[in-house]
Parts: sequence; structure tokens; C-alpha cells
Amino acid sequence: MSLVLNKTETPSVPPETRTRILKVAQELGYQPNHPARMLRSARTMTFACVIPDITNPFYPGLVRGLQTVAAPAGYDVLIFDTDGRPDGEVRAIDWLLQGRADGVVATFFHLRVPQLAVLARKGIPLVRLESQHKPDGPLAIDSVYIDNAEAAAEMTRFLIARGHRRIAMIQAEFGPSQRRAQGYGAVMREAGLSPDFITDSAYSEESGARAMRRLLERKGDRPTAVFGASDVLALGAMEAARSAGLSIPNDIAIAGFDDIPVAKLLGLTTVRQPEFDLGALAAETLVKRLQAGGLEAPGRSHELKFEIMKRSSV
Amino acid sequence: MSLVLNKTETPSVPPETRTRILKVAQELGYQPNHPARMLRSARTMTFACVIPDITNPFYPGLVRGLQTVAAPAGYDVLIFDTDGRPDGEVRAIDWLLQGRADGVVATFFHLRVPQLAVLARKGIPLVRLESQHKPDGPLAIDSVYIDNAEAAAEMTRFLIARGHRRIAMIQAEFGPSQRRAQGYGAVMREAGLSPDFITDSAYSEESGARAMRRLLERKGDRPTAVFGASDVLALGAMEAARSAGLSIPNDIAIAGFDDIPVAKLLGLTTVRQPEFDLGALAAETLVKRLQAGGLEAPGRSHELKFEIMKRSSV
DNA sequence: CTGAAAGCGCTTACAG
DNA sequence: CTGAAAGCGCTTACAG
Repeated sequence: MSLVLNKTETPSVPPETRTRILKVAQELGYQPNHPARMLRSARTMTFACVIPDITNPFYPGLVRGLQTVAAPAGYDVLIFDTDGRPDGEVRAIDWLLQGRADGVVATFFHLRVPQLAVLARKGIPLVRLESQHKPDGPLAIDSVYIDNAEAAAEMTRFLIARGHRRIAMIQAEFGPSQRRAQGYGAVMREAGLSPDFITDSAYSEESGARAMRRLLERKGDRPTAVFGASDVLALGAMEAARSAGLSIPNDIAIAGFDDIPVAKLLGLTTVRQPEFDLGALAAETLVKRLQAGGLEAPGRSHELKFEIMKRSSV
Repeated sequence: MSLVLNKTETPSVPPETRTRILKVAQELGYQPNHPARMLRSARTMTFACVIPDITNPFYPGLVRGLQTVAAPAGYDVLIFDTDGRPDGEVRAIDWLLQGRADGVVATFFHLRVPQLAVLARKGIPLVRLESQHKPDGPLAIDSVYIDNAEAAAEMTRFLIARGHRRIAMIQAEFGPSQRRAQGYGAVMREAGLSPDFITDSAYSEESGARAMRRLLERKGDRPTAVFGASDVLALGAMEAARSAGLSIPNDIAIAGFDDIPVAKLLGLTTVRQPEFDLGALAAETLVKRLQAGGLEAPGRSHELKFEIMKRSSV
């Protein structure tokens, strides 16, 4: 019976038996119990998506990309928010070790491969959202990324080409902000300019606004352009600048990173990260890993292309 | 052993045995298998969140509110996107009937109580995100809502008080847009003005922009104010208006509904729905329902307060 | 106080 | 071709 219900083809069952079973199941409104299936088949048919915060507008698009590939392959998506904190990330790993998902797509700001290897050892493939290329590894840990350093470098070149000399970057303490800062710093130095970093804690509007206020309090060498290490930071900076009576881009130019959906509406010049495609690619990678023998392949790093979106804020 | 691992107090187990068990569990890095627990205890410790689309900025805040209450109570959150379509909603129900969640928070645009009653019959409590008060019912189906008709009425009164006479509303085909349209329509008629509805399909920027373009193509009686039945619709309308070279609010005023996070940044006048609190309240309701005897109580409707956010777009 | 045993609802290999 | 049986890893009631 199980056979008929689960497979579309059943050579060993005569058609009439097959239709009879299907009919009865239909009449009873039979739905197989998912927990029992999970236990018996040792497959949860679930992907976990471990991210800092679903309310950061970068992530819903990623989740959607994931779902779009996962659903047709029969996988559900569980969301786990870490708040970008070490304890949140550790809790995510413990939780995954309880066998809640067959595969994981994750953004870790703090944990490194040694701490993540437990998953691979348990046969749970992981796709990390990274900010740079990673060398192939022996474990079932893959990554998807855009070249964050090069993208930030290109944006910095654009700001310089627009005549800016005093360009500040608003950073966050952890996460992809670091690679972005490297790209920015390298280009600034090459051009004979001094990098000007200001770090507030998180990827939040409040952090961006706070950092901008500190920049504006400076006497004399105020920057003429501010590069937010993420769009959310840049939006906070825009708000703070406007509250201070400055006009964008006349008094101060602002650039961001991510191209979240509202960036377009606000005219924010930014780096486009294809979040939907990153999610979809991550899901495809997991689906392949979970096919027979898929766990043997070495861990790969997949690059997608970024794009500089030139809008009115610069 | 199970006893020790699961409870914080174990009167029948001597302390030394208890610590010994805990120590060994620690050393082995033992993590209980979640699917097996689910099956044995007939509890998934999961809440499902069934929504049209996680990329609509209204929903991440709702999800966060849900998680914030669910996590400390031991529940995970699964996201299911229906795309606001009837087949998506039907698939959500079938999926829930496989025993994937202990409780559900959902927005249904199409299904009504008769179709949802299967859940209650299976002992799965449901909290609906509604647009109006619902009478108490015998089933374990609760709801949380703000008074959408009254909120839209109040916004319409505000637009009239600002001197607008030709006020159009951009609607979506299904969902809460209907109650909002009622509130708007009633106030317009009371004031001796004619309601002016324009309906495009979905709650998307594209729909909002398309509707706005149709309004702008009109000869003569163009509206001086446009009320989007949701913020996403209003944002699309703003974009279309700007593309047409109009200035907001001088040439045309725009109002929305929801107060998604970007509304503030864009200066959009809108109705604030406390999405985080709605999610948190829904989760609390489910947690209570899942305590002993909780399923017996009649289905209740919980109201939260809206607020008119007056910003620069009007 | 503690160890062995039953059973949750499936899937899958096996006997008839 | 089809029905009965084992077993996934737990929890919980029960015997010793």
C-alpha cells in the first residue's frame, strides 16, 4: 500500500489493485503521518535556513529562492534566526544535531569550519552564504558568494570617479562587512586616499544612523560620501543625514551594499547581490548533495555576479 | 534516562545517578533525535506560519513576533508561502494534515471556516490573521486583527480633512483589501463624495504601479490623492507617479496601509498595523491552546490597535 | 530506585 | 502478487 501511495510507478502491483488502493485512500482522506515517515526513512524532507534576522530585507528574497527550488523537490524550509550572535549560532548547531533537517543553508558570522564539521560528520550537507571564494574542502560544506571585496572596490572606484576624496565606510562588527572593508580600503590606498572606517555594532538602521551622526559631529574633515557596508546601514545613514538637514546627494553622497527591494525606491546607489539566485543555487546544491553518493564530492564554492546599481544617492 | 534529560526535576532519581547520566550524555554529545520524539510524543514542537509571501515586508515582522514567543516555549517556526492563491492555500491544508505542526498562524485569502475545520478536528489549533472581528465559534480557531474598516475610514477622513475631494483607492482582488475598501467607501459617501476604486490583481508593487498609471491616463478628473490598500501597492503607486514626473504630495498625495519598515524612510502616510505584536499574540494564543484542555475553549477574536502615521506623502 | 518492554505510524525486505 | 513482520529512536507505564 505504501508502495502505491509513494511511487508513481509500481510494476509489481496490478493496475486494478493500484486504483482500488488509491480510491480508498482518497475516500478516507488519508494523509501519511510526516513524523513517522521521517523516523522510518531517516529523512526529514526539510531544509533549515539559518540567518541572522528575517526582518533584514536581504533575507526574505534568499528564503524565497530557496523555497522555489526546495518545494518542487519535496523539501520544506525551517527558518532559524541567530541575531548574528555567537550563542545564537551555537544554538542553531545543537538544534540541527537533533536531526531536524536534511540540509542547511546558513550565514554564520562567528562559527568556522571546525565548529561546523559536526554537521558534515552527521551527513548533513551545509551551504554557506559567503563573502569570498573558499578553497575546495573534503567535507560536504559548499558555499555560494559574490566577490564582496571586488564589489566594494568597484563601488569605491565609482565614488572616486564622481569626484569624492573623503569617503567614509560604515562597518558592522562581524560578517561580510569585513571583506567589503578590504575592497574599499585597498582602492582608497591605491588612489592615495586614507580609508576612514567607522564601526557600529550590527546590520541595523539604528547602527547606521548612529554612525552617521558621529560622522556629522566631526569638525572640518567631514566626508563627502558615505559607503554603508550594507543597505540597511546605508538607509540608517540616509535618515540621519536628512534629519540633520542635509540633502542627498548634494550635501553628502550615500552608497550601500545588497540592493534590497527598497533601495530602488529610495534611489540608493548600491551593489546588487542576487539574493533570490543565491538561495536557489544553495537549494540546488543541497538537492544534489542529498542524492545517492552526493555527500562524497568535495566542498565547492560557487560564484555569482554582482552589479553596481547607479542611482540618485550618489 | 529520558526522564533526567527531559525534566529539570526528577524526585524519583537520586542526585548522583542524575549527574552521572548528565555527564555521560555530555561526553557523548548526545542529542535526542527529534523525529523520534515527535512520533512518540505526538507533538512536533513546531508552529506553521502560512502566509502569502515572505518577501512582502509586512510578514517578516509578523514571523519575528511569532518566533520571539514560540522559541522560549520550545516551538520552531515553519514558513509556508501560498502566493495568495487558492491552490496554494489548499496545498497548505493538505500539508498541515500530515502532522507537520502542532499549531498554525495563517493568512487565508480564499479558504473559509468550513475548509479550515479539518484542522480543528485533528486537534491542530489555528490563529487567523483577520481584517475584522469574528464572532466566537465552537472550534479551536482564533483570530487576531486590527479593525481594518475603521482604520481605512479614519485615513479617508484624514485625506478629506486635508482638502482632498477626488480620492481613489487602489485595491487588490482578494484579502484584507475588501474591508479596507468598505471603510473608505463608507466615509466617501457620507461626505458626499464618490468612491473611486481601481483594482489590479495582487499586493505587489507592479500592481500598484500599473493601477497608478491607469489613473494618470485619465483625462480631466484625475484624483488628487490615492489610497493604496496596502503599503506595497502605495509604494508602486509612488514610483509610477514619480516616473510620470509628479511630485508627492504637491501634485498627488499618497497613503498606504500596514506601515512596513520602509514606509517611514519614504515618508509614506499610512495605517500602522503592529505586525510584531500580532505575531506574538498569535503565538501566545497557540501556546495556551496547546496546554492541557486548551482546545476546549471557544474560538476567540483578539483586537489590537492601529495608528494613523502622518508623514510627508500627504 | 532502575532496567526491560511496549508502542507511536510508517517503510521495506521477506515469506507465503 | 500480497499480507505479516521487523524496526527507526524515542517516551512512558510497569515489573522487579
